[in-house]
Amino acid sequence: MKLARWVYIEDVAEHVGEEIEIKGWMFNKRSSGKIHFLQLRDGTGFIQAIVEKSSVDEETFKKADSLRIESSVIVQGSVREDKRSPYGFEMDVNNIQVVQIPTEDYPISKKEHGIDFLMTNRHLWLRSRRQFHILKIRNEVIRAIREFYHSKKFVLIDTPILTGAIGESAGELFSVKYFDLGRAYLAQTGQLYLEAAAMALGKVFNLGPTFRAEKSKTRRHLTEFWMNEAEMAYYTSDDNMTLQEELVSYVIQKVLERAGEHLAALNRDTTLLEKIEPPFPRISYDEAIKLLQKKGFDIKWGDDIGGDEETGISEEFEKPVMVYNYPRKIKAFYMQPNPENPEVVLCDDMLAPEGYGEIIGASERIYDLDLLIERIKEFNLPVESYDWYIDLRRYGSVPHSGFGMGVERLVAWICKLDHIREAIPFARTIYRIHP
RNA sequence: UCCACCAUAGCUCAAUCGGUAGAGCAUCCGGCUGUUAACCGGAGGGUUGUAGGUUCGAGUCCUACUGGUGGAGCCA
Repeated sequence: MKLARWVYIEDVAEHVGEEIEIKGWMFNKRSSGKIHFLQLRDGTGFIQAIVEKSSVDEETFKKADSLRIESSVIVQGSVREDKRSPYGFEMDVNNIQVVQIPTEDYPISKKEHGIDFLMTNRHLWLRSRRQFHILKIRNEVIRAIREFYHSKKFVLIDTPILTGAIGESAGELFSVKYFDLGRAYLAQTGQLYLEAAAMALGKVFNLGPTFRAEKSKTRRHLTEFWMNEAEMAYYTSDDNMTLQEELVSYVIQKVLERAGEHLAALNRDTTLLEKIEPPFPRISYDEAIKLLQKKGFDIKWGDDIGGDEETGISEEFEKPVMVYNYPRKIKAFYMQPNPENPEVVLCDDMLAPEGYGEIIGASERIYDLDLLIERIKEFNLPVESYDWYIDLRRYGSVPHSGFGMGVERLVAWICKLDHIREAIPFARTIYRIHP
């Protein structure tokens, strides 16, 4: 093959009329005897390449004819604008280099598949158009999260994945053998470590995988998911909520700006997303209970707010809503009591609109040494395994707040997915760890 | 852990009251120079998840098991 410049599909608009080369895969082919329409992708986009019998040599036309779905190919040709193409551009092929032609049928067909089959073939399903767009959006979501913190002068603290002590409560943990030290556990939160780091660096955040061995089987749960946590010294619960709404607004705006074409490809109606900017509505737990009772839910003060109730609250608002100050009995041990009513703690859950439920869990943390120890005992947790965490309250303890945001839940909402397993490249669910 | 549902061709599904297994896509062969999940004609493709039971007869009814899906609880 003669020399031609390698161009990625996303850049073809800058090379109209030029002789270029695309290196990629053929995901579909339509053929009419004397003309082949090769549907190509290269990881950056999609384009149709035309092979006309009258304008290529016989060997090239034969090669095009022999290509099967998911053949890998390098094609040379000239690019032109064409309104008949859904992508706006087409390539007129004059040369084809076959890299590989599969000898077996490609498992993912053009027709519909069941979720079991698709998850079993996740390594191939990733190549599909819809998954391409979702993963591009996830990429922009994570990029925006990092940008947001850096713009606010937060410091990235990578919290450990292998931990000795248990995390926040007696939740189910994955355990692994750890040399002569017994069992280690996969982190279900980095919060305690971020609290330590916040006393050193003021405002800190992490972004990484988190593990929960809970046998949850719902569209909102994974056993391994990505969480972004932040912890800020001297922040009150109100400061905390303000930061959360700024973060979520920033991410949404950046995704609209940089991944609008991918949202469009998913047929995502973005009119509600475009309205996401601070401030978000905030209602107290007390108000939430009254609202739910008025809407006919069988719920009383002191009950936790479940999935249906979350939807009941969030459908009253167009933006995410923050429900704050829950009864202390249904929340974690480390949450700071409300000085005006000690039966309630200073915390908030952010509920995404459109039925997506909780995306952030947040609270102000207890900073008084004696109160923290009292609460650990009250929750029947082993005081000795919280030794270093308690130590933080011995030396220059200050009020501080933080939160955790579920990346897949955020992506699922932004993309309007039915299930968060599509929001992560390789989902881990209770009955699935392969591929 | 609990509740519900599903399992038939490579894939997605159909099969009336229990009566001898069917379609689309995919594959192979042929046709077609503007197809958009291309289309048209032809062909091959089945131990109906596994084990047992009821029945003259089971894809269909019963039991157990296996795998999966959705939900509850818990959470992000």
